[in-house]
Amino acid sequence: MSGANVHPRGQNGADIVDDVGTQLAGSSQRFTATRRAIVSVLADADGPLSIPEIMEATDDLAQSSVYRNLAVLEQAGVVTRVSGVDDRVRYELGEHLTGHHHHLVCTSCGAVADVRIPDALEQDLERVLTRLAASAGFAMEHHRLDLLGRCAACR
Amino acid sequence: MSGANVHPRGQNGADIVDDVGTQLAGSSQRFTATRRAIVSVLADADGPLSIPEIMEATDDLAQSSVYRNLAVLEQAGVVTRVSGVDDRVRYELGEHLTGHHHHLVCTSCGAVADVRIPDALEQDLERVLTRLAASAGFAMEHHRLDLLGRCAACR
DNA sequence: ATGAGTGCAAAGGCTTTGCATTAGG
DNA sequence: CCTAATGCAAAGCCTTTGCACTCAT
Repeated sequence: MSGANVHPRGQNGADIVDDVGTQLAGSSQRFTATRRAIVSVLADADGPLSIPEIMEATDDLAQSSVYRNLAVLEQAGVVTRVSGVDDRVRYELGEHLTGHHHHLVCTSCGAVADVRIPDALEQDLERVLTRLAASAGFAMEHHRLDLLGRCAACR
Repeated sequence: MSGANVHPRGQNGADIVDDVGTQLAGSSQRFTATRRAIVSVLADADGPLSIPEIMEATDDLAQSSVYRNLAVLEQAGVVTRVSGVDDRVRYELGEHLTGHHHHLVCTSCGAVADVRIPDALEQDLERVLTRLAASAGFAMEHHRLDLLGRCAACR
């Protein structure tokens, strides 16, 4: 939530916004004020945000612009869709910007927070999953691991 | 997809349907033909099904009945909502009926198939996640692990 | 018998689309 | 300049709800 939120790759919100500008330029997409605002809000969040949350945090953006820009940003690989426990769609910055992580999902209020697991386990996991996928004829691209339960606020 | 699909707890579709009958009775919910049909379809599937898939497989059920019954079954703990990569909601039988498992999610066609990981890894995972959750003030209830990639049909 | 379940159709809510206007490169 | 992006409002689509009828216990 804080503007000083530090990401594991060592980038702060401003750095991330710069990176995205470069990335969008590469996809021949413009980096408009609206996109900047959305990225900036996501960069400052400590977990994926729902569209209402994004709209509230950006203020004065047409809904359609938010939807359209999230689609563009997703297409360009800047943001990723995340599913929680409610059917509400959430978005976060791509892991190339924030680093690989997982989620704490509250089954009571639906909030989602980022969490990282120890490297050793992450590597075990990746190794086993890769084998598993191969034996199922499945071309794994990545994995998704969520902890479901009650957040500190809902306990 | 096959009616002879065998579940890890060693129950076949028919056994599961019986169990659900008992479970529903315990929740003072009737076990109607519609509910039987839905449970039976889910028991025979090899992964979570979307609502269109359920309707197609049951045939001749009103949409509203499917929605309402899935809600009842979810409430009673018989079925669980699963999220794939599309925003389409999917349902599967609860793990007390099917055993603990994870999902192969195809990023191309959206299909979801069940998969199990080795016990050893599962236990490591559970142990680490429990500690992790505790240190984040989060009361973990369970975890969710998906492999995302391209299924055999979409490679 | 009697309250829950069902089907049909209408209402709801989130998401997408069309179109004229504005602004980025 | 010239095309893409924006805002507003209308249209779509999946899901939920209301209501009269039927069925399970």
